[in-house]
Formats: sequence, structure tokens, C-alpha cells
Amino acid sequence: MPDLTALETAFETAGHRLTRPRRALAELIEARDGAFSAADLVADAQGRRLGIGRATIFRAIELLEEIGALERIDLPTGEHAYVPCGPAHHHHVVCRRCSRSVEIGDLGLGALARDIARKTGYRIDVHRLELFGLCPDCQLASVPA
Amino acid sequence: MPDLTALETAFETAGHRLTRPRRALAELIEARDGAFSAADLVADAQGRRLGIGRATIFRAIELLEEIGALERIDLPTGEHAYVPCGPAHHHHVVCRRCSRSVEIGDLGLGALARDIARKTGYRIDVHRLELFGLCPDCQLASVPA
DNA sequence: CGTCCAATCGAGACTGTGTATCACTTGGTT
DNA sequence: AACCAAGTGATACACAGTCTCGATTGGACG
Repeated sequence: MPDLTALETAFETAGHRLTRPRRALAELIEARDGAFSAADLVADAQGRRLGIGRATIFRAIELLEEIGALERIDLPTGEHAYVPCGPAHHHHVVCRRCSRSVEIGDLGLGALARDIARKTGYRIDVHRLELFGLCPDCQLASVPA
Repeated sequence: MPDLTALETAFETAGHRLTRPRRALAELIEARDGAFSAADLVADAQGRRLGIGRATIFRAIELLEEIGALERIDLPTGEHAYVPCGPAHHHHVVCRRCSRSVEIGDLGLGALARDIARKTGYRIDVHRLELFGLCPDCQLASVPA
């Protein structure tokens, strides 16, 4: 059973069935190459008449999130988006135009969080850093001068 | 017209009318002393039979956010919460039990963002850092040993 | 390779958050 | 006191995400 994409493999290695809808969704997500909303995925699936139900799409997203193959991003608008990623602790830089994103490592944030814990007295369990801007391509495209 | 709370003052100085519903909401928010959801505020208002419409509550939250007197927090659960704050750039540490929160300054994050921009080639416009954990009080309360 | 069943699915009802509309009210200015 | 733009409440609406349930299926096992 070769030719499994990263997300398909993620389903399998986490001990979940590799069903037809899940394969199709993995493909759609990987074809997007960047952050996407649940609505994007629903639209993609409907557009290709794959016959995949809305609930299945939300369930797949939820599952991939639990597995750690997908992470939820909170856009500045308040909407949710999801971006494929590896399981290690990291953060994302998301292009606000094309939604392509890159992972960045911890970059000293863990130490910063400890520092903040010490100063505030809080015990910090979770931190989230998200950065938004323009990717190199979109910078070029938006500076016609 | 003395005795204006911080949020009431925020409405006024931003050039908006200080109406009865807005005063009441400012009071409710300040009484909460921490992060709250829109639903919390709706419940508070209904509980006190203030006769304030749902739409008015959402409009007040939106307005306070524009003014910079309130900031939206994206909880790890995906829900939205709001926390009163000053207009300067800062971040929040939120207690996941009691929702009380403290502001922290930039703490070198601006420099970190520039560093990330250089490494990734992205032009970074917005960054958001949110930290969640237990405040000192809730740590005490949850360690009965 | 056929059986089997727990995992999964699709359809559609439902909940909750947030927005839009519109006729009515009111703060605050003159 | 009069005026009117800003604001309000009721209500309908749009959309994200969840739940239920009967039907389907992946893949394990013989």
C-alpha cells in the first residue's frame, strides 16, 4: 500500500481506518498547500461532487487535530482555519493573502513563557503564538511599482 | 459627571454616546474582573433583567474592541472570550479556571517577530501571543495536599 | 476469499455565535 | 423645548460546528 500521503499515513499510524472519504479529504487538504477553513473544504468536496457529508468533514478535521497532523489557527478576523503540520511543538506564520504558511520552532518562547510565569505567578500550561503577514510571493505581487 | 468607570470613559473619549445600556454593560464587564464570553454577558444582563437586547451586547463588545478597550482572546477550546485592557500593544495571560487575566508587555516579542520575518522572508504585520494556565489563587485552591 | 462487526459514514435536525434589518427611542447639542 | 443622528430592541437570518441514527464499509480473522 504505497503512495500514501502524509495525512493518509497520519490516519493509519494513529490507528484509524483509511476510508475513502478520509483519503479524499487528505488529498484536498494537501492540494491546498496552506491554511484552510472548514467551509473551504466543504466547498472543495461539493465542487468535486465527492458525496462527502459535512459532518464527515468536521469529524476528519477534529480527528486530524487530535492526532496532531492539523492545527487550528485563529485568524485575526475571529474565524478558524486549519493548517497541516508535524506533531512537534511549533508555531505558524500565515500569509494573510494566499494562506500559505510555514512552521517555526520554539525560538526561545518556552524560556519566555517561564519568564512570564515567574513574573506573574501564573502556572502556564499552554501558549500560542501566531504571526500573520505576507509571504515572499505575495509581497512581490502586491508591489507593482 | 464624575464616577465614570474605565470603560465608560473609553466610550466617551472615543466620541461615542454614553447610553444607559452601555453604562450597564461597562459595569457588568468590570464586575467580572477577567475574561468573559459574549454569552456570559448576555446571561448577566438577562439575570438582572436589564432589558438589554442581544444585538446591543454584541455591538458594545465590537465597539469596545475597535476602541481598544477590549481585546478578543481565542481560548484553546476554540471559543472567543474578551478581556478589558489598555490600548498599548501587549499580550494576555489568562487563568483557565477563573478567567482572571493579566497583561504583559511586549517582552522582546517584537524583536522575535523581526527575527522570524528575516528567516522566513514573510513580512509580518500582526502577531498574537496568548498564554493560559492557573493564576496564583487557583493554584492554591487546586493543590489541597 | 467470504464473514463479521466496530468504526465510520451521510443526511438532516439541532445549538450557539454573531450579523442584518428596521421601526422606535434617546443623548446631547442648539 | 426641539431636533436628529446615534443608538436600541425585537426578530429574522447566516453560518459554524455538533448530535443522532440508520446504513455502509474497512480490514481482521478464519
